[in-house]
Amino acid sequence: MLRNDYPGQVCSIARSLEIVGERWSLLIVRDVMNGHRRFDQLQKALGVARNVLSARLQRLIEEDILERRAYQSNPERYEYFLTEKGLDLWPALIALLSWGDRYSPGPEGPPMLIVHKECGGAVSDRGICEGCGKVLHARDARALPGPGLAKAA
Amino acid sequence: MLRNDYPGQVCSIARSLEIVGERWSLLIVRDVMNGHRRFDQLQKALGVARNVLSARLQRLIEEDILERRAYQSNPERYEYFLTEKGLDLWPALIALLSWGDRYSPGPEGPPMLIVHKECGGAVSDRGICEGCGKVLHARDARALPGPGLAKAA
DNA sequence: CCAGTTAGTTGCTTGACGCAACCCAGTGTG
DNA sequence: CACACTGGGTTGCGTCAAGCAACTAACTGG
Repeated sequence: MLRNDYPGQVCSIARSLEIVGERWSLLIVRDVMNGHRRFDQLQKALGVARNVLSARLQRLIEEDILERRAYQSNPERYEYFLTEKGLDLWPALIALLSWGDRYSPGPEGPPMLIVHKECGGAVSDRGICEGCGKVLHARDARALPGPGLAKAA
Repeated sequence: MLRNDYPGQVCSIARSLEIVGERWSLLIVRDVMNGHRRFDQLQKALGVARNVLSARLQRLIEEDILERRAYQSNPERYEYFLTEKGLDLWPALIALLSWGDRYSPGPEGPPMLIVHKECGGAVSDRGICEGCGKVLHARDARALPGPGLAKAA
């Protein structure tokens, strides 16, 4: 995948990509947003190599995008949560998701639907509720399986 | 960077990343959006290896994100332009740029400012004009050098 | 006591990327 | 005319990251 630096680039897009542009990073963030919190859960959901997952989680923690909390001791086991900084990646994920839905739709339609928790309205590519018009944030929205997920049923 | 497939992922985010998640791809799109149109221009601006740039441009053309137009013949020379599909990546770029500005600001502030062409208002992380409130698209906005670019002067 | 779960780490192999050199067609310079 | 330069690549080589499988370690359940 990606090396994580773009030397000579003075640009916030490049800086963002240095952090979350590595292969798997954004998908890990997406899955943690959708409630996957544990190592094996993420590994199975993503199909990523375990060493790579381990490296990415460490990097995301270093970058203050994820944090690790023990949910038991002896042996210590951890869960991964998004920080505010991590949650703020939501608009970028929504933009990529909308773009993918628009230009690479599966035959059955989009695999995931994002809806506003409060009013159930669909969420636009800008992360705005098409029902009530509010500008949403990560915690205001929920992902539901869409029609494109039928074959996995 | 990234291999360009995420096997087993049924998700529009993953599908988008298969296309534009490769190292350099989004930065190429960004630069073409900012008016870099020719091979050498892109190569110098990005500092990417020429063979990699060549491969990325081909891939982006295959994916109908860029198109190549001859601007002279004998010898044939080409310029690269964004298609509608490519221009529609703008919200994703803006989201990443805003996130980068918020969390990895340079000491001098953001290196690039995005403004609404029509009214000069700043553009929010959702690609909305903070001056007039309109939901913007790629062609409605312009990038200006920001305070963080001072040292390059 | 053995199998299973969770959360990794280690080692090996493959393949993508970075770098430098080369190629080719035309253009400009002395 | 010779030579260098420009634009747009391609080729070859070395390195580093990713994929895969095996191993470790601490505990749990039967």
